[in-house]
This record gives sequence, C-alpha cells and structure tokens, in this order.
Amino acid sequence: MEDINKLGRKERERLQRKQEIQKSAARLFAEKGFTNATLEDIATSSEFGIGTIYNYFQNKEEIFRSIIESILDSNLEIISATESTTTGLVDFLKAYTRSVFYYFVDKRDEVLLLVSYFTGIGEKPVHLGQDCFREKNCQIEGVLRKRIKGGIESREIRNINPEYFLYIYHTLVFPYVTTQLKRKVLNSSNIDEHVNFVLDILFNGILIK
Amino acid sequence: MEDINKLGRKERERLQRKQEIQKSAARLFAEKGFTNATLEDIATSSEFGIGTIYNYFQNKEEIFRSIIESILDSNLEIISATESTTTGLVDFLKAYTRSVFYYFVDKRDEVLLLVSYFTGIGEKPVHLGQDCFREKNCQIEGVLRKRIKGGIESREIRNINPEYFLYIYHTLVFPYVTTQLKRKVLNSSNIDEHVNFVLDILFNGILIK
Amino acid sequence: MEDINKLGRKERERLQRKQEIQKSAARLFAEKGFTNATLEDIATSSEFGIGTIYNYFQNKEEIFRSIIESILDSNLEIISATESTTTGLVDFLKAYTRSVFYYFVDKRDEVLLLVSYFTGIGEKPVHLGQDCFREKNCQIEGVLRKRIKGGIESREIRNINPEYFLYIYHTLVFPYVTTQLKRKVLNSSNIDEHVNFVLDILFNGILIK
Amino acid sequence: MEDINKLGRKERERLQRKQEIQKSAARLFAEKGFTNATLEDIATSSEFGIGTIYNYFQNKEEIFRSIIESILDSNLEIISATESTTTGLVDFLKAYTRSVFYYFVDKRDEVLLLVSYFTGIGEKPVHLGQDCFREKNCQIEGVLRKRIKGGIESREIRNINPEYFLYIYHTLVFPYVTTQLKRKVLNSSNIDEHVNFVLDILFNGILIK
DNA sequence: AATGAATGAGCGTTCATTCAT
DNA sequence: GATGAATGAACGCTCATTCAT
Repeated sequence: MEDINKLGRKERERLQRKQEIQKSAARLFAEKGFTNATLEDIATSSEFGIGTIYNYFQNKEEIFRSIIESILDSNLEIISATESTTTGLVDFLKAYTRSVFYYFVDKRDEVLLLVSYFTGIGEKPVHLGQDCFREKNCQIEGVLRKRIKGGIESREIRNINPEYFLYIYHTLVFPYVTTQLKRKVLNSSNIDEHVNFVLDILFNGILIK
Repeated sequence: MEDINKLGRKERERLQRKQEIQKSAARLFAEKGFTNATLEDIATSSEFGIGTIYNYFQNKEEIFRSIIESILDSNLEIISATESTTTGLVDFLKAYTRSVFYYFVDKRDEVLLLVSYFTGIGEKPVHLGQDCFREKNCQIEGVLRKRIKGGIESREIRNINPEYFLYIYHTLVFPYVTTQLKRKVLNSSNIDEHVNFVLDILFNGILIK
Repeated sequence: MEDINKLGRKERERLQRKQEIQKSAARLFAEKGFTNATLEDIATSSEFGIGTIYNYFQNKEEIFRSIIESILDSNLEIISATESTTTGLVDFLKAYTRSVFYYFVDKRDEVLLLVSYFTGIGEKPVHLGQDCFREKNCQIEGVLRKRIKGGIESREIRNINPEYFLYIYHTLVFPYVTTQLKRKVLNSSNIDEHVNFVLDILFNGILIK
Repeated sequence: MEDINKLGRKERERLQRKQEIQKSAARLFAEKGFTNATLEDIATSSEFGIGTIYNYFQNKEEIFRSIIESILDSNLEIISATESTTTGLVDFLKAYTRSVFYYFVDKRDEVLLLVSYFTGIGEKPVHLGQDCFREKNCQIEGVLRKRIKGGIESREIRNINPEYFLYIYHTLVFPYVTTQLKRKVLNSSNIDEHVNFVLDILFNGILIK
C-alpha cells in the first residue's frame, strides 16, 4: 500500500484525488450497483470531468477493484493489529468484531461492495474473476482459522467444526452490519449495543441454561 | 397462487414454459447479476426465441419480480405450515430452519436473488421499488416476531431484544445458505449436518459452560 | 373489380370479410400511420385473428395497396359517370366536386390514405413504388385534363395553363376535404355549403369585380 | 430564436452541427416518413456517429419537433414581416404568398414535414400531441384571419366566410407547393410563374366575366 | 378456414472509452 | 493534467410473418 507520509506534495494530491473518486464511486456502486452507476454519475459526483477519471484509473472495473482492494487491506490491517494485541480467542473475537463494526459504520458503501462481491450476490464487473483477491482473503481467513483452532485446543470454546464456524462468523457479522446500515438501525451512536448483542448470542446462544 | 392441478392442458403447458423461463433467468441473474444477464442469454438458455419471452412476461424487470414473488410465496407457505404444526419456539426454529435449508438447496438461484434483493446488496432492476413486496415480507417477519416474543414470555429463551434477534436470525441463515451453496460446501447430502450446526450455535453459543 | 352480384355465397362472404379488414385497417392507418398501426391492432379491431388476415392479404403492404386501389377505383367510377352525364366544364366540375365531397365524407379514412400517398406526404410502405397506380391515376387526370382543355376551347373558362390548373384543382379539393374532416368542420349535414364555397372561389375568385 | 451572431465560436459550431443533423433528418423524414427513417440513416447522412446525435437531441422525436418548430418560427417571421410592410389584403396576400413560395423552395423537406404534421396526414411521432405547437399556429392563423376580415370590411374582396377562406388559402398554397416540389415541376427558376398563377385563380377565378 | 404462439431482424437508446484540444 | 464531444457495440424491446394445430 502506498504510504501517504512518504510522498511528495504532487503525489499526495494525486492520491487524494484518487480517493475522492473512489469514495464517490463506492457510494454510487452501493446505491445503484456496478453496472447501473455510470461514469458520468461518478464524474459529476466527484466533481471531475469524465476524461480525468481515466487519468487515475484504467477503466471502470479498475475503480471497483481498487475499492475492494482497499477495504480488504484495511480489514487485513485490523485483523493483524488485533492478532498481535490479544491472546485468547474470546478477547480476539471481541476486539475484532468491535473494530469491524466501528470501521464499517465509517465505510458503509465500501463494505456493501465487499459483501456483495464475496457473497457472490448481486452484480459485479463481468471480467473480475472471483479469485482476484484470493490471497488477501486467505490471509484474513487464515488468521481467523488459526485463532478458532487455538480456542478449541485451549478449551475456551466447545469442540465445533472450525470451518463451519468460520463461515457462520463471517456470514453473520458482515451481512448483519450491512443490513442494519441499510435499514439505518445501526449508526455511530449505538454500535456498542449491537456489537454486544451479536457477541452475546454467538458466545452464549439464546437458550436459558 | 395458480394451482397447477386445476388447469387445462394448454394452461398447464403455458405455466410450465413460464417456469422454464423463470428457472433459466434466475440462474443467469444469480450468476451475472440482473443487468449483465441479457435477454438473449435468457432466451438461449431457456431454448426459446427472444420474442417468445415477451409472450410470458411484460419485460425483463417483470421476470425478476415474478421470481422474487414466487420464492417469497414459497417461504410464506413454509413458515405458515411450520407455524401451524409446532408449538414452542425451539421446535418452530428447528422445523423452519430445516425446511428453509432443504427448500433453498433446491432453489439455489432464486434464493440468491431474494437475498440480494432484501439485503439491498448488489444490482437490481432500477425501477423495482424496495417496498414492492413489503406486505409479504411483513407477514413472514410477523410470524417470526410473534414466535420470538412467545418464546421469551414462556421462558424458552433468554430475554433478548426480539428485533435484533429477528435480523440476526435472517442475516445468519439466508447468507449462510447462499454462501455455502456458492462454495459448494453445502449440498443435498449434508444438509442436516449444517442445519444442526447452525442451530447448535444459535441455541447454545460457542462457549463452554 | 370484383362484381359482388355475380359471386356465390361463399365468395360473397369472403369479399365481405376482406372489406371489413380493409375498413378497420384504413381507420388505423389514417389514425396512426402505416408503420405505427400494427397487425395486432388491425386484427383486434376487425375481430379476426392475426393469422386469418393472412388468408385474405399477402402481407401488411398488400392491405394498404388494396385500400388505395379500391378508393382509386371508386374515384374512377365517379369521374367516368360524371364524364358521361355532363357536357360543359362548369357542369362537370360542379357535379364531380359534389360527388367527391359526398363520397369522401363517407370514406374519410380511405381518402386520408389516398391523399397522404399521392401528395407524397407522410409515411407509407417502404416498398410501394410511387408509380404503382400510375395507370389509374393517369386515367383520372386524363379525363380532367381533357375537360379543362375543352372548357378553354369552348370559352367557358379563361385561357389558363391546364397543367397548373389540374394540380390547383386536386391540391385544393382533396386537402381541403381531408383537413376539414380532420377538424370535424365538415360533416354530412353541411357538405353542400362547403362544396358551393369552394366552387364559388374557384369560379369567381375573391375580388370584387 | 438563437441569434447566431451573438455566439462564441464553440456555440456557433455547435449550432451549425445541430442544423446539419436537422437538415439530414428533415430530408430523410420527408423521404421515408418519421418511423421508417432510422437513426442510423440520419447518422450516416449527416456524417456523425449515432451516439453523437444524442449529444444534440434528446431523442428521435425531439429532432422532428425541432424541425417543425424552426419552420414554424420562420413562417411566423415571414408573416410578421409581411404584416408590417403591407397595407391592403391583396398586397398582403401577394407578398406573403411570394415569400412562402420562395422560402419553401429552399426548405422543401422541412415544409413537407410541416404540411404532413398539420394536415394530420401521414405518420408522425406517436407521442407528439397535436396541440404541441398550438400557440405558434394560432399566431399565424390570427394574422391571416385579421387581414381577411379587414379586406372584407374595406371592400377589397367579396363578403365570403373568413374561416372557410382561411383553410382554402392554406390547403391551397401549402399542398400546391409541396406537391409541385415533389413532382419537380416547381423550382427556383419558375417560382414567379407559379405564384402569379395561383394568385390569379384565387383573385379572379377561372370563369370568363 | 381460423388461430395465436413462436420467431428474430431491426429499431431507439445508452454508455464505457478515446482523443483532440 | 483536465476535459467532454464523438463513437459504435450492445442492450431491451417490437412486430410482421410463419406454421402447427
């Protein structure tokens, strides 16, 4: 990833303009879908000319790809940071889920795209192979997988199928956040409430013991 | 819903052809997204001429709408049947989840569309208002809501926020099924295993007591 | 032309059905134009099936052609009848103009098509050459031309250019009738008033002598 | 109307290109009819790409509408100029008719469309209401109507029905010009001859006094 | 003879991309 | 670097015509 601090003024400005375009594009892709959001929409919304956008991105697909990549990078950073600052699985899940919720509220549109792309739901660039981000995705899943196995071995959690749980966790957290964001039920003022609720169900289940 | 048994031969054949088109369209919509699936794709795939499709549906959007409607109808039938054959919440959730899993394995593509449409993720017909199926959706949610509240009152489950749980349940089960179907991890031979796993986590949580 | 009196019952019924289709088609062609009037429109309006129409006409263009032909035949009959029952040009023009007005009020739609086709205004079948009815058209013009020249020789009218007058007469009478029919100013109850007015201007001009 | 002299170079060039498209379109509409003239025809004929046309006009119908509007504007200018430079009805009709003939020889195709549209003959854009140009049309008719009444009052012409005459005048002059243009009988070298002929008949009639 | 479901060529229109300015 | 007019491939949709019943 480009480190903004090491760049000269020109490169810094260029990066800023690139991010403005990504931000506008993400909102429009999330709102209308990849195909229905036109480059004219993006140009108008980001207050650049259509031609200018092609100075920053090779084509429309590249805009989409770069948004996904950047959110994946962020997620990787979050999970790496959490990995190195927690020990037990429970602590890890608490910290990671909380970070994900907070981060996602801030990156609503980008996350919608990510979820859309990885659940294989909805429209996406025709030529963007599903394995385009395999490596980064595997890294993220790898950390989770390792932690889950560790949690079972250290008897923090029950002896459940780690693979199944991996998907339960991700298909629970990501769609929950996006759906609640869409419904405007979840917002920056009640994140903790939602995080705690989800973790409570996940940890303790719904039954009375 | 049209009852196939009461129709004459001609009407029956017409309905069958309509369903063939819907089936082909659902697969293509799920695969490529609504906008990227062309009518020529649908025509080729369903082995009709392009024009023929317009004898059965007013336009492309109407094909999409009718698929969603039909899967919602099925879901409504499932939940109604389950509602009348179970008493406690736990029994209800067991039966409903199992039915949903079994039904969805059979209707993979249609369910992908449904999830896409209701999570607001991904592309959809521009003009299909989000409230187009509000009534049916409310009926389904209504039954769940009533049952959840009943389960809390009868002390089957802990005193959790019913609204939050409603969305946890739906954002857990539907995306889990669709994701695992996409990954071909879930198939008709191991449904029960997955159903039991999801219900186990939901009921008991992951922690060791 | 087919003489209805000489035909058997079957042929008579066939001719009647053909004319019903022509009548419906003429109305729709006049209303929407040739291209915009669909065969489904014509079928619905004439209360036949689409396929049935092809038992009576080779194709859409043939329906149009047959309507023009039939109105031209009528006009030819009118002009021939008038030709043999009048002597002077003035009498001829009075009788012919009156007949044309009366006939056209009855055949509003067909005449609109005729005028459209012969003024070269508006849409028509692409492949229907402009010379398709040259012969019949020449016959009609021929009678008029002969009479006009006769009128000049016998000093009934001034020595004007017969060719120019021929077109003044036709471009005056036909568009006047059609325009006034469209505006619903002209109808069966005030035909004589309009006929007399047009003839008065044509014969005497507008100036005070 | 846009005044070409006040515009910058870019605007002037844009207007020129717009007019080239209109010119090509008018010819094709007049030749084949609105529906049968395709946008590919218009693009080829005006030597632009199809897409380019949509930078100048919203859609096909808008091209048609703009042509009619522009010819109506010209007619309005002609009649206004004539109105202010003549006093008697006879002088007015002489000047106006001459101007119309001269102008129409130059704008053959556009006038064919105008006549087609206002006689209600032939094909036109389905959605272009008949009253779309009512105001401009009324202005033109209004001037004529006023002048005719004035001519009767000042005893320049006989006491004829002004409304009937209004339509005789227009249904005489416009279709006469268009028909003779189509037949290539009328051209820029013999306009005066035709104008004088039409006016002679209109003023004096055909009878010998 | 009567029908209308099936067909696909052809239309109007959109929009990602290019390139001259 | 910034621009947006120009482009044409590709889309959704229509409808004259055919043909099995």
